[in-house]
Amino acid sequence: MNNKKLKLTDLAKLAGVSTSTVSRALNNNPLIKQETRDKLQHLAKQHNFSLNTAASRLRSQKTNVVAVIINFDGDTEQSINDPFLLKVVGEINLALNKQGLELLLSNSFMAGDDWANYFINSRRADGIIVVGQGKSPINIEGAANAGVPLVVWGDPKTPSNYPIVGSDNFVGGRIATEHLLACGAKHILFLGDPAHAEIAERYRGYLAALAAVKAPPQVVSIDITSSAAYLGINQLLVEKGLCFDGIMACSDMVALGAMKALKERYISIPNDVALVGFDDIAMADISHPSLSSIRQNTQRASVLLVEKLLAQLQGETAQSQVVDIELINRQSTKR
Amino acid sequence: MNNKKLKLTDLAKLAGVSTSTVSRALNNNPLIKQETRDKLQHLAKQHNFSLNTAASRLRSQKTNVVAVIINFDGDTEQSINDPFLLKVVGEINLALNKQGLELLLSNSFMAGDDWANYFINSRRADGIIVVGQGKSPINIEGAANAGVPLVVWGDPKTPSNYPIVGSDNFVGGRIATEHLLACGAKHILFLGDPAHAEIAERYRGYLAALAAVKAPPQVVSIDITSSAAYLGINQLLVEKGLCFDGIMACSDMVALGAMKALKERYISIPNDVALVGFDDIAMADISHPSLSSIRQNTQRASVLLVEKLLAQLQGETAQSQVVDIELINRQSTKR
DNA sequence: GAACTTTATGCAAACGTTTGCAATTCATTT
DNA sequence: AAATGAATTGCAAACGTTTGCATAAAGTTC
Repeated sequence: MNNKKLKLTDLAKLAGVSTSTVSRALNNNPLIKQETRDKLQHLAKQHNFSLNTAASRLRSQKTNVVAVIINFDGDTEQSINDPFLLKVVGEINLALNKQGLELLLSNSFMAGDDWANYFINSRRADGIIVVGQGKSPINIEGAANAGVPLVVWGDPKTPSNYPIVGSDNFVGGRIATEHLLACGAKHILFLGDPAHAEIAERYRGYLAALAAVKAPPQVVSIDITSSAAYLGINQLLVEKGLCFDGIMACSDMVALGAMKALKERYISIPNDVALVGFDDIAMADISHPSLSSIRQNTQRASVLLVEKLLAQLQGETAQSQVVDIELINRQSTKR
Repeated sequence: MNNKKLKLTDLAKLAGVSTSTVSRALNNNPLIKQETRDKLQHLAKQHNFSLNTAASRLRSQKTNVVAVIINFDGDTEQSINDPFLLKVVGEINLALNKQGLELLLSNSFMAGDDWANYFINSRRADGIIVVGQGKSPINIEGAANAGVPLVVWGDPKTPSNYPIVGSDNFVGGRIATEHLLACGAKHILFLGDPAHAEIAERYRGYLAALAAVKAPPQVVSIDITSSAAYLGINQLLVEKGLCFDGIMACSDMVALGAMKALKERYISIPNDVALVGFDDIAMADISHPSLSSIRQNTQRASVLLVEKLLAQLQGETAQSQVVDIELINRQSTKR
């Protein structure tokens, strides 16, 4: 940081070559002789040179930036504090970085409704990753129809003209429920909000598992937060008493909220009520009793999301894809 | 999205004015008559126009982007999964958006060591917000010395030539410990890693509170993760038995890990051991027993961080600032 | 009504890269 | 030795804004 910001021209003068050569050398363009490339790259490093990305983006029409939109529903309390969504963002960040892409973090407040315009036409980013389908796909569809490179974390089985990557929620819901049945549970509650695409699939899996053994379903529809779960279970217990012996929760946070309500009433987990969550967040392992859960492979999903976005950036098309899930068996279902 | 991307020139032609007028009108420049401004802004909206930010940034030398760096220590497991750090990022995002700034999410892997170069010289961002001081301030100091607009979430009492915003960790540690003493605890453990700046302050507060009543301190130094806490407490119990009746944990995650170890051994919380955490993450309220904690006002801190960054962007200087904390009294300390 | 402000708009030159094409050098073939 | 082709490098025109300065129009003062 001696005096002035170096530009490509300055570097060229220093090396006695043209700016085009320097530009190509720094971009590792094979047009330039390897020897020259090495020399110039070394010179750049030595002088602590860095490209002006604004100029580069203007000229090349590429930003190497991906916008990540956390797509909350307006009317839910599921928020920026949701550990699972944030974990997904973290993994996406890593996956993007590995491809040399940067992450512009955004939310619906900033981006408004016309994502194509705000991010792509304005050259803020080359593509969009949406985390969460929300209840209404209108913004996503709008962007996709405008031809924006776009991928979504959500339920891959949702019909769409854009690729969705996500877990096999149906199977997740089914094996979670089967696991509860195997633990001897007869009356298994579904705790969550089937209005969400992903949760709807988990619910379908739950129903399928119950139907196979002709067990009765019972759904407690709540906002997908731990406090709503706590209140919901409390209320159910007050009104109907302990009318269930298993809970399939649509997320770990929800499961933990339910767990608190049960523990406060000295209902034993897993003896009186067995409990399975979804997501396998860090707290699942730390809670006491530890919480059985369906682990979503966020790392693999993030890599896939980025791959599919990259494919679209190169003009190819990409399909929705299901990522395998896994039951993590812990104390909350040990009998 | 009928055919081609509109540029400022096109819009000017459409309106029968010069591009300079359109540019100024869209930027709400008072040089332009209000009436003209309204007309042009309306026209822009109608035609779904959006500025090319690359061109704009190149010409104006401003990006309206702030880089947020999550500053992990290389050797700790405290990671992108840490709910508290992510909560801070979320709050910063909100605070930035409110000022019309965008958030470029980054980590040390992408940014390398020379932050000034990577973010500022390259015109990726106008300023930097660092979340977490890490154990070594070398990267931060390098950037600050290079004259980069920079603010840090961390311990405000650390001497520095850049503004640090954070909680009053000393007071937090002190009142947490005093609260444990008031609960009747005689042998209070400090659980955490005093090598961290923030935690060191909490530790000092802990020592001060104990010194005031001539109680003996005892520190269990662990990596600040829930699993390290679990293992640490387990090991201590195996080796020395229940040699304490209170724990001041350096974070909620750590406290929850410790809680699990205690519960597994049927050590009653709060009767045998009282427990206070730090951060007041969502789980503190949901755990059973619920966890008393020191709440950090992340929202206020985020607003301050952004304000101080903005001040620097306008050439002013800004000072470190302490944000008040608050004890949240829950079951883990009720006797 | 001339001289002078004030207000509103336009002209044209940047900002710092990338890239198609032309030009040069060098090695290879006839 | 000339001709051809391949490998390197340079020239100069973009990319789409913003902004200092000049100009034009309108309002004010004497």
